[in-house]
Amino acid sequence: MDLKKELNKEQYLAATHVEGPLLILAGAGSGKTRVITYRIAHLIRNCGVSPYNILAITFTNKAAREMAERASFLLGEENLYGIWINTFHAACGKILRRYADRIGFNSNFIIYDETEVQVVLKECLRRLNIDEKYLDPKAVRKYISKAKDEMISWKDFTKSHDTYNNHLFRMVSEVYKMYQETLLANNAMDFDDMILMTIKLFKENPDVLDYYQEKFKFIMVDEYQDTNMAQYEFVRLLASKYKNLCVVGDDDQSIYGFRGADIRNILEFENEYHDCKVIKLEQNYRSTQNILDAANRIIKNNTERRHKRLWTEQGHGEPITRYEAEDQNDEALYIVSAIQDGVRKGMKYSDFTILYRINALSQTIEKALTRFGIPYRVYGGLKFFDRKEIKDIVCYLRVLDNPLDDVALRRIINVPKRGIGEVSYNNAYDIALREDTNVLNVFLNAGNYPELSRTASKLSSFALKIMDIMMKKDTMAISEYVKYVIYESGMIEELKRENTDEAESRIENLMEFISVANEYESEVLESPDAENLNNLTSFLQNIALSTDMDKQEEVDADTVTLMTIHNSKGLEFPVVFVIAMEEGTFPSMRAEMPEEVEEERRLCYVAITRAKKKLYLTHSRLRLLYGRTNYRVPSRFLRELELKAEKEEDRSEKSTTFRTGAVRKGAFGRVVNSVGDVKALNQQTGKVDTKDFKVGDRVKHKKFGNGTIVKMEGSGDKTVVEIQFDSTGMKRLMLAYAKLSHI
DNA sequence: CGACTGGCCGAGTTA
DNA sequence: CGGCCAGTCG
Repeated sequence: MDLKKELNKEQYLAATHVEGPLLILAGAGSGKTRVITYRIAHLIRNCGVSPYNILAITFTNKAAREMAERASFLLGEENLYGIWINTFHAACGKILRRYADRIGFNSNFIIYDETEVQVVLKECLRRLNIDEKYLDPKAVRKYISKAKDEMISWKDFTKSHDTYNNHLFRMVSEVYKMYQETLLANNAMDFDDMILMTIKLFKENPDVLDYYQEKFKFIMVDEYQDTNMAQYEFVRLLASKYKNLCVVGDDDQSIYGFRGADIRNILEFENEYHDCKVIKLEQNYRSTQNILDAANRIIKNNTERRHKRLWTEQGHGEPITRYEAEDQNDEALYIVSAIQDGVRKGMKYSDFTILYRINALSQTIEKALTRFGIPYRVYGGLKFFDRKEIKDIVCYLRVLDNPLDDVALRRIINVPKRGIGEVSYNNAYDIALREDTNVLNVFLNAGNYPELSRTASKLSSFALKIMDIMMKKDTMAISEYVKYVIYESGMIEELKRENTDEAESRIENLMEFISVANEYESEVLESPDAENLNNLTSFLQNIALSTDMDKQEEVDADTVTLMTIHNSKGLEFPVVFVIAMEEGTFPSMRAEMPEEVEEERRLCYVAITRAKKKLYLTHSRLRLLYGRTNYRVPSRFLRELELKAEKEEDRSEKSTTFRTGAVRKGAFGRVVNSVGDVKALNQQTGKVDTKDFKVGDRVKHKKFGNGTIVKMEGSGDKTVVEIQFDSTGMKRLMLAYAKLSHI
């Protein structure tokens, strides 16, 4: 391992910085992970630091796994034994598991996902007699989430808002309080709590904090720009003693503001740690100069950032292609043709990736890829762990691990169908609250309660069944037990009886879940991390913190990849298509404030910098989305990139495959409909002024300047036009009064 | 109790 | 256009 030879000057300086705070501003593709892993190797091999004293934190399991793999490639796995390379949540989970009792939890606490959080919130609203129509559970969730990101407890929430005079805040704070009490009673936490509870643990137990400060003498945090206040505080507490804190990040790639990431954490790192060293990594090893130029050009439109300029020693490479499609089908066909073209020239399907701002956009592309027999894989759409049958089996395991887990119990109570419903459950739940016991216990003794008499025998036999399966818990390995539960629960039998394709695929998924358990077992056995446990509790926690992105993919799969831009962060691909570069989608219409638009721009920057060799940006004049076809205005980002649209080039030369009548008809079918609608509308009105304008027209307004008509509603004098103005954005105007003129 | 249906509303990114 | 929920009927 020759650091000088294998790293550039800045990378070398960063990797060999040992003591004191260090901020690495790592541009996209600048070898960030390389620096971190070399730094780990340097600490251990050249500085005599024990792996036991190192904590490396990432945001995703995938990043953690990659870092661990690369570090063990440098050092050998045996020399990493005891190191913590984990996500924030996994690291906190491990700490909490050990000291759960100090903060009133049991060590087999469970982590609720968003769906379960919703269930609990609805339950709270019900118990507080608040109508869901009056206070939307989703809105409450937003308030609570935001509060937690900022480390505001329900007590603080009550103090920080005027809950005496503001009815809304009073209600939210009551729900927040009951929500936390319910979580505690169920021995459960949500994602945010894992960080918050760890902070609480540290603050209330100096001995514990001191232990971990001593243990983690060297701390590294990846993707630091994505940290929220709570994560910042967690790191600050741990690092405050030795201050050997190395954070790596790129303010230009901060795209998680919506989940509380605070870009100030990285921008103000130097103020917090004033003796810190700052190193910028600007040399890019991923992309061509053309791609980097585009990235630099777009990001310089942001004001809240540290100056950085990516460069490469590679050549300029291929120019960036902007394609303006007629409609979404045309866009899809363009992409299909480019892929077919590339494959014909010897490229692999896996060289191509299609990125989009919103999941809904994958639909059309998927259809086109399917029609032309191009293999593809979608990341993030319907998630494995979100599938009904997977959630069911997970809930079974949760109840078996922790009989107090009422939320899980509620879910499996009627899986498979056994004639127990909402009413029985709610009755039992109320009894359990009244008698200060748990629901399963009430089930067991259902015969004693008159309000449960109707279903008493079903309830108690279900409870007995659960107890029965629970007895076997510690007698077999995880995967074996998972299999046992799947069959013993009766889920398989029920699905087999259904005898449909869908049931068939559900069974397959359950079998796949057994392999997940298998995989977990072998991972635990091989792990250099000494504190992993081979038990149900830790398996469940592992599952709770898993996403589809983490599932090990067959490496040889030669498929096109589809994913959201958010999911693509940290990855790279030879050829990238960024689709639907249109106002309202990208940037999102929800980004109204300047800082929100800046985040969208950073998202665009992330998308562009994923490409290694070739970048395509596509947009469409018309798009069918959410059931309606609308005229679309090219994204302002395209203007900022100063790219000229590729004209309807002679694609027939490129590919003859898709110039088929059927496809063309499909492409035009929807367009004709939409234009037809506008025409019909114009004919109805009979008014000259309405007829003069139609969707897609370029118009001039006295005050707002030039723009494009995007939508027209109503008729005659009441016609309302929506116009996307070039400089002032979207406006709704009454056509009769707008005094528009054609350009 | 639960399956089915019609209507309504929403439609963004995620560990 | 699709998912979810409430209401109805078996």
